[in-house]
Amino acid sequence: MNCRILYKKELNPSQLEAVNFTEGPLLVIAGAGSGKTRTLTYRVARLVEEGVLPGSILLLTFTRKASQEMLRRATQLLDDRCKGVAGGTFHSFAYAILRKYAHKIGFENGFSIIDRADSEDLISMMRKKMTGVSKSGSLPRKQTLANIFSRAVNKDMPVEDIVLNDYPQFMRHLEAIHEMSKAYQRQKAEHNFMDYDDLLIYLEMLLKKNNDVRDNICKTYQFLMVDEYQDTNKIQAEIIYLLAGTHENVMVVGDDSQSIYAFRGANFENIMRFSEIFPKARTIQLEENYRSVEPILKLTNVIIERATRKYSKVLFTQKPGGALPLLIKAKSENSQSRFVAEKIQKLHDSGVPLNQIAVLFRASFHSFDLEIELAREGIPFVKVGGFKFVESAHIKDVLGHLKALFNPYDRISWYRILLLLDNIGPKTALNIYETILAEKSEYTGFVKTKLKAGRSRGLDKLKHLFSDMKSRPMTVAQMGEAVVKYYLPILKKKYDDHPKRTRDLEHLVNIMERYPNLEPFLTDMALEPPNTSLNDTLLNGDPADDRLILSTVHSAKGLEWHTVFIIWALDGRFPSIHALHDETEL
DNA sequence: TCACGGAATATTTTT
DNA sequence: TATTCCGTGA
Repeated sequence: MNCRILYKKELNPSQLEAVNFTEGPLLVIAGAGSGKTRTLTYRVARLVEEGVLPGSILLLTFTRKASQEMLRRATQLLDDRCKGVAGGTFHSFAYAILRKYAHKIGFENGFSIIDRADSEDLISMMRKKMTGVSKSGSLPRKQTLANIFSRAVNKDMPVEDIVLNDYPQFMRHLEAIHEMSKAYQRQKAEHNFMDYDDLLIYLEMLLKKNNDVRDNICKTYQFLMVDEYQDTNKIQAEIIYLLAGTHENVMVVGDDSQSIYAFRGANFENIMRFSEIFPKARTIQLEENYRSVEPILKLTNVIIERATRKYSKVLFTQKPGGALPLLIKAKSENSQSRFVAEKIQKLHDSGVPLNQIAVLFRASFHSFDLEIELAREGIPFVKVGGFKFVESAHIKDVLGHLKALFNPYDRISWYRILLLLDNIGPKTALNIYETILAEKSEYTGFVKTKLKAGRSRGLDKLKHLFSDMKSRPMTVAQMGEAVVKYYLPILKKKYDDHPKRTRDLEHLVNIMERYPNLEPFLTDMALEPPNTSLNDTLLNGDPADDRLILSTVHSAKGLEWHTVFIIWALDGRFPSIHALHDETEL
């Protein structure tokens, strides 16, 4: 075949082997920095170049960014045909399929996705109903409850076991927790809500129960590729197995040494057992590292060598020299912060851009003291891994209005936006919602609700907003503007830092310009929210934005910098106190 | 029933 | 840092 791309020249032998292996099951063990993305990209290009229909290639990743980036590079490599490749996250793929077929598994009226915050709010409502139970100490917080429920799903274990193993301090509430879990499931079913986990659960169910659907999908997607396979959970592995169907053209790429999401159900057994599930599988290892200098690789090899279960691999590099990693002992948290700040200042003075330096830590709050120190020294930084734009309260508030507008029976959103009003607390909010639900006349049910005299000023304004938005056709952005205009006084009262938050809201309205109507906008906000900060900054490579990177180690995976600091390298911090007592955790 | 303020709490993160 | 929770007083 006459290839436009010079695969032999641009890939090393192992990469080339993976790229050329286009039929049948393939497991690629890709060590850190070994050109995993490159391999996947070239393989996509290769398949397309061979004449495979782009639409029959399905590339599943964990973040939407990863898949976009790969398809973008493949397109650059070959041509626009690569744009036709089906790619996305497990969740967005599940959504696409379920939108088409959910009616086959009991969602006759469609469904809407609730994000983590929504699901926590819903759980919180269940929690409030349980207050009678809490005589012996308080129940877990809503966030903890959401964690427990989600973990149970992702690990495919009963809620009881999760509490027993991971949250023994809540054992005395076991019954209440179990009850709340069931209530939460019921609420979701009643409202046709799916949370993130449900997307996967129901996709699996659909594929299992409907052979015709499954056959159809398998016929459509003849070539599967899965990135970061070590971070898949049981459900995802099952989905892959079902999708691989009879053709078994499935390539999974991952690194057992980089499995860091066990806490949310990722099961590195998936990658260890791939060859059992697909006996014909070929295994290829990528061991040449293009990222790090030798002393660093030597250190990591020693660490990896000690793992009891692993694919044996030895990373090597052709980059000679390089300094040894340094271990610095600090007397106190603040002396650590001062040392790091000072070093960074020196590095910067010697010409290293700030955005080529990173400080990594195990948990977000570990950097609090350093942040203060950096601010004092006037070193600009971005922090990655904290809260995201779309999760912040003010954004959720605005979205809540739009959601209630889109779905008048959305209990979570009504509750949220009603609580924003003066003189309306949980009780009144629920009463109003019940009225709306009972009326069954969409938002007119809301307009009819009444409160005691003198208490309804806020409510009247909200009614006015809704009538206004319903009375005339509006673009998504116009609706956004209307809501923001209504919401600004509330924002100012609620937050001291409202100028910053107001800017966020403007940003949100800008995003809305891109959408023709509410539904895709709301779905995207749940499924593919805009990621601010780090990755954007790096990809755009905006040189004006020269800021130090602070990041959790988790958010740093796959990235690289000129110099990296790891703070709090101390038993109890890193590794975390929660891991110290448990060999597997460690 | 609601608002308010102070205390407690928090792994890690994606969807 | 940023929420969430809980007790108190109105």
